[in-house]
Amino acid sequence: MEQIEKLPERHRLLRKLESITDLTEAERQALMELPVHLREFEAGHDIVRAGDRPQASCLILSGFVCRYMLLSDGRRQIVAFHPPGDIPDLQTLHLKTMDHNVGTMAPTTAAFIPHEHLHRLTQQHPGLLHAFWRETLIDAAVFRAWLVSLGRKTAHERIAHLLCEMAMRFASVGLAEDHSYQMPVTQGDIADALGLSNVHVNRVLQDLRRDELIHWRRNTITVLNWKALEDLAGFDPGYLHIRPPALKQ
Amino acid sequence: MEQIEKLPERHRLLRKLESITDLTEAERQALMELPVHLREFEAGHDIVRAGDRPQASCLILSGFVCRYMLLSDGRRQIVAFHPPGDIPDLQTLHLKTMDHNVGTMAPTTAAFIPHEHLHRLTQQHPGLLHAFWRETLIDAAVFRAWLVSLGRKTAHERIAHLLCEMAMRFASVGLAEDHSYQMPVTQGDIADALGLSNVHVNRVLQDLRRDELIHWRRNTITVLNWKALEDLAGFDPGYLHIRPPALKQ
DNA sequence: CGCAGCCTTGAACTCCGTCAACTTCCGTGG
DNA sequence: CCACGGAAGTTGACGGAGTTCAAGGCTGCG
Repeated sequence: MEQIEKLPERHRLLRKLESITDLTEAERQALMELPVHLREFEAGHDIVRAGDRPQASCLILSGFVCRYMLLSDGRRQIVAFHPPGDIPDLQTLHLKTMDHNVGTMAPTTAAFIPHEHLHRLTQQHPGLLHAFWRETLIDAAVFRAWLVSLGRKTAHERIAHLLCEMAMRFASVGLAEDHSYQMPVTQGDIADALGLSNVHVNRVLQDLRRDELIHWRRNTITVLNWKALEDLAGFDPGYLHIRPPALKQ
Repeated sequence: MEQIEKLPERHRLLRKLESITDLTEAERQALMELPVHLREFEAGHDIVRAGDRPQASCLILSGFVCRYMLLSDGRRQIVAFHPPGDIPDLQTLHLKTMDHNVGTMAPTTAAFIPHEHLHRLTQQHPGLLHAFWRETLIDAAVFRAWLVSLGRKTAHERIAHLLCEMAMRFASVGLAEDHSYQMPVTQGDIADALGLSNVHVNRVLQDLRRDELIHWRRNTITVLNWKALEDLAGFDPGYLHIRPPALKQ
């Protein structure tokens, strides 16, 4: 099921970019005129694989994806989660060969934007070039925050930090209400993201629920006590470089 | 001790950029004409601190620096090492506020390049803009590789991986010979980079020396058995995106 | 209503951390 | 040239956060 058309649900991409940068009206217009290939994927499908040399980058319109790497013996490390509005393989604009995989964690709609169009767009609108560059830099800032988690934080702190981060990122694109958001991941996925075992993730989550820091039912996560969770995590949202107006709505 | 002049030792920056991208003669020329502020630092000095909003980025000419973050209780996580030729805070071009520190691990000479000059340079030479963007993307690829290490690798694998990575990166700028390079770090620094304790790093290094995988004397690291170290680490240099010619010399 | 994937629980184990002492190394100054 | 001091490397004993293994329970979907 593939079609070529203009960006639908454009508000999500605009919202994402406007949460991290300023856009002019001309830039908004140009983004909306982008021709894209729309594709739908089931949960558990690899959109891009390590070793691929994609000619297009994929904008997530709905659903949820992760980026992950596999070791030869099957160990898996998830290195990033991406809510709608993100472009998880934007880097392929300048790093031609993928060194990791992008996989869906839920039914997902993606808009593939050919690199040639992105290059033309950024030539005509230097502001957008800086916005995209900035997005890849924030990506890297998130990696650094995860490194601190995996390297120097306890299991409780790591999980609390991930839940805080995802709350902020969902909120910045308008997908969270009352500290509640939909994140379709299993406890095993959390374990592979945070360098833990699924058994231990389970036990820590029970602690967090018992202490009434969070509520987790199906895919819906609700932060019940933001202050306590933030303190536990040592969470400081500065690294996300989200502009304040994006969070007030 | 501060002076304004053109880039000295320019071959190191050029070498770095040419190890990851193609440059035209005009671009080489423009890089050599860049006006910079030269500064020297002792070991253990912070060049940039979290919260700073620098107006210039620093190119490392000689010495060795790391990027690190501190938790409120003193725990430290080193998130990157940078040999000469690197620009550790290149990201401040588009992320104005630093979310981590850049500190020297040895006496270091840095060339500060004002952002306004970098912006002018990249306007006149789009090839250089792509080269710099590409450098920040490779930076992020290294973060991902570290995430896999910290999340899913044993202490032996982590240390082996770091030694392989640094060997490649020193070699790519001409600072390694016969799998031997100078890296001025303590075992405690390695521990803070890999999420281990200094005691455990010490024991693992003893294993690696006993098995004759490496030799480490003062600051000089020599890889004695590259194949074995690479296998132990699960090291695949693809993520560094170094162009093959850069490694043959 | 049955199955498959996920969650949950318990018990045993281990890798790695912590603590504390000791040694080696090297730069400095007498 | 040697004595000194501090930082880094080394060692052993002990403890704990988190893993592994294995079994059982839940739940949502076909």
